[in-house]
Order: sequence, then structure tokens, then C-alpha cells
Amino acid sequence: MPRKPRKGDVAADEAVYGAIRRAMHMGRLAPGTKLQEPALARVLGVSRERVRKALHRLVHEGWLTAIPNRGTFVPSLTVEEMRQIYDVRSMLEAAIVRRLSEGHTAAAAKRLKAHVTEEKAATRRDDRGRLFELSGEFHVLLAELCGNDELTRLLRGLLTRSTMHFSLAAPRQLTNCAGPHDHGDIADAILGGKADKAAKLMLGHLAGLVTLQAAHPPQHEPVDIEEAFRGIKARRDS
Amino acid sequence: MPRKPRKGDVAADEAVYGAIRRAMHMGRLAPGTKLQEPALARVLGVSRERVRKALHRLVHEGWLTAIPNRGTFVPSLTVEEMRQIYDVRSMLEAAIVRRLSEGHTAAAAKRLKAHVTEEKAATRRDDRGRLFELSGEFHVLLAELCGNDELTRLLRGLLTRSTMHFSLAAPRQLTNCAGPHDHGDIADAILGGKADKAAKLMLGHLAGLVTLQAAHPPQHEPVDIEEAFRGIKARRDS
DNA sequence: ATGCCAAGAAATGTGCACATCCTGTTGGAG
DNA sequence: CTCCAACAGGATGTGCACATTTCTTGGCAT
Repeated sequence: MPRKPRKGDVAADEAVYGAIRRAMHMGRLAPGTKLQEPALARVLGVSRERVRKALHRLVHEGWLTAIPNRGTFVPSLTVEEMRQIYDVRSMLEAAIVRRLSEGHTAAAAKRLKAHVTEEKAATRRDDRGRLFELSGEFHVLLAELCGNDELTRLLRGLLTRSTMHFSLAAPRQLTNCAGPHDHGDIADAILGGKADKAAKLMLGHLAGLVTLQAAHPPQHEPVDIEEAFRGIKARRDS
Repeated sequence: MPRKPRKGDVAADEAVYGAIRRAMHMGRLAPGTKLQEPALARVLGVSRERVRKALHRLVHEGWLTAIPNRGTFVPSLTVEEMRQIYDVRSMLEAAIVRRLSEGHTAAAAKRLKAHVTEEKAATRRDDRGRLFELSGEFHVLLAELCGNDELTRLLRGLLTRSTMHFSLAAPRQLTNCAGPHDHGDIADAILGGKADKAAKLMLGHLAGLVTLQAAHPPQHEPVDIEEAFRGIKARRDS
């Protein structure tokens, strides 16, 4: 239904952005899918310019790829691109866990322990959806605990691009981190001050993710825009 | 795929983007300056929407900051933000030089030597402008030699934000890297396979840059848009 | 004289319509 | 039957005009 032309509604932009992002995260949009503006505008019930702006933002953030005068498409990550992303993550996250191992506040230790506890709880009750979220947040949490906003933002971008493969190609297998004990072991090494061990575990953890993704090639299923956004609409949460 | 003779429409966006970026790089725009769209459109001789799109891109890349319904402004980097950027650079670049020290191709060694030679030549003939460019490219070159496009792109973004301070606050002192021998020493350590030494030199190098920047606080000079873009206009090269 | 309020002006944000380009189709020729 | 070219339909890109918000200036009351 048409929303009345409210005043400066900055939340509408975020809503459209979030809707597309959520559709990708749910695996509704297969790699190679063309996101045409009129269809999205009609389905989401917003103007075309709104969709246009959100698309441009997603392109700039690396979620979508645009071809001039052709349209914007859901990218199909090659194995090499994925390997490179994980390579950068390895550099950053190894340094992160090393730093945290060498020194961290009591509050940081508390947050880390709480996160691991929550992950274990989610694993025990087999809550795949929650575990999927928590697994990603674990890596962001480590960056946050370094107290460097720039680092956190950068790593979050890399992580979203990393998990894009799971979201797009293997949405059913909602396990984006290999071993269920990996995060716990890394946390233990950090809390125990074993920098070398923590770094080694992290490198092994990330390497495991690469092999896991390589084992699941992306499936190209043609999807319809209207069908993909069934029940997604625009919401406020991230 | 052969490029078709288009109507220079795509290049116009890049031209406006480059013009603003060049004005910042020349130190014409002081931190806190408001970039209003009509004035820019008039000065650059393009439509307001073109300016608008370029501004949005610059905001998203971190060069400018936007306040809804207020406008876009040239940011004034705090010392803390700068320190965080250099912190992330330290993590990445230490890993980079370590990797290069542990193994690199003959072609990589050749490019590295050639770069250092060119830097020394620029230093000898006191070509500050060229040295400024080369000093920045050195760090990008190291990333390129790792053969990871994602890494290169990421580091390039960090580097542009790092040098922004020099561009905005201290444009006259065109020395963005502390010691003239630092790059040469780092290159020697890499070529000699001394990973620990190379990493240590790089960390010291970056730390020196932070103290150098902290010693030059940003100057707030009120500038006029028309005056700032005198003789800049839109060009095609980057 | 100073602080507050209101009206005008300018800048930002948004929807709309048109121009341009791409794509799929259809018709005809070889 | 196949291939190529022109055409129609549709999607993207862009300029323009208007709505909304904010800043400024002038006037008024304390």
C-alpha cells in the first residue's frame, strides 16, 4: 500500500537497503540474478529512486556489481576472490588475537566468555539460525575488543562478504563456522595469554572455512523477484 | 569486449569526483568547509545531480562527512581516528612485509628495487611532489606484490585516508613519509629475507608517521568554494 | 542592549518525465 | 534451416521542478 509522503523519512532508505540485504542473507537471490529497479520498487512499495539509491550503496559496499546501462546483479564469487578475502582476514585476525592475548581488560574477558557461552547454548539446542548470527558476530567481537572502530568497520565488511557465499550458495547449511569448538578454543587461548596458540588456531579456523566453502559450489537457480521478496518487505531492525 | 563510442557521460561523473578529490589533495579545502551543491555545480559547470552523486560517493568512501538536511563537510580528523587508521595499517603491513620476506618472485624483487631507486632519485633532485606520490605508492606496491587484489584495494583506501591529513592540514610540507631511508631499509630487509627485521622496520616507520602527523595540527582557514577550485576544473586523468 | 520569535531565502531531498541504451523478437534473405 | 538486421518493448540514466527543512535577517518585547 502506498505510504503517504511523509517528511524527511531517512528510515525508508535504510528499510529498502535492509530488505535487499535480508533477501540476500536468506539465500533468496541466486548469484547472477538481475535486480531491476521497477520490479523492486513495485514489490517493496517505494519509489524507484529510493531503490536506486539503495542499489548504489550496495554496489559500493561490494554486495552487488553494477554494469553501466545494463543493471545491477548479484555477484558470483569465484574461488580465487574468496581465497583472497580470507587471506586478508587471516592477516587482520591473527594480529587481533595476538593483541588480545597479550593484554585485555576484565570487561573484554567477560564479554568474550559470555559470547562463547551463548554459542554453546545455541549449539546445544540446535538453533542453527542463532548460531549462524553468533558465529559471525564472534569475529566482529574480537575486533571490537581491540577498541579500534576503524578495525571493526573494516573487518565487518570483510566478514559480510565472506558469509555472502554461505548466504547465497548454501543457505540451507546454516553453519558458517567449521568446528563448533573452534571459537571456544580460540577464546581460551586468548584468555590464557597464549598469543602464538591463538593465532595458530585462528589461522586454522579460517583455513577450514575456505575448504568448507570450496566444497559447496554455488548453485545457480533462476529466481523471480516477486517470489524472492515474498514476506520480506521493509522492517526497521538490522 | 570492445568499448563503444559513448557520449562522455560516464566520464563526467569521474571528472567531478576527481576534481573535488584533487582540490582536497591540494589542500584547498580546509577541514570543516561546507561543500554546497549549487556552488560546486556552478563552478565545475555541471548539473547539480552530478555533483550530488560525486558527493555521495566521497561520503561513502570516507573523504567527506554528511549530515542529513544540513550538507556535506570536509572532515576534521581527530588524533584518535588517525591513530586507529595507522593501527590497522600496522597490522596489515607487518603481515605483508613478513610474507614478502618469506618468499617473492624475481619480478617482484625487480619492481621493488626499481621503486626504491626512483625514490632515491626523486630525493636527490629534491622533487617533493614526485616523492610525495612515490612514498604513498610504495606501500601500495608492497600490497600488490602479494598478488591479492582485495588486499591492495583495502590498503589503498586506508592509505588515502592516512595521507588526507597531510593533504588538508600540511599541504606545504610535502613529505608524507618520515625518514628518506626508511623505504630503502624495509626493501633491503624484504629482499634479504629477514622477516622479523622487515616487520619491525615497518612498524617503526608507521609509528614515525603518526608522531609526525601529531606534530602538525590541522589549520582551520576559511576558504571560498570559487577560490578553492580556481584552475582545477574537470580533467580525465586520475 | 539583549534575547526571542517570525518571515523570507536558500539549500537539501524527492518524485516525475523524458532521453538513451540494451535486449529480445520477428521478418526476410541467402 | 540458419543467420542477420531492423524494430518494438522495456530498463537505466539524467535533468527538472517542487516539497521540506534549515539558516539568516529583521523586528519586537523585556
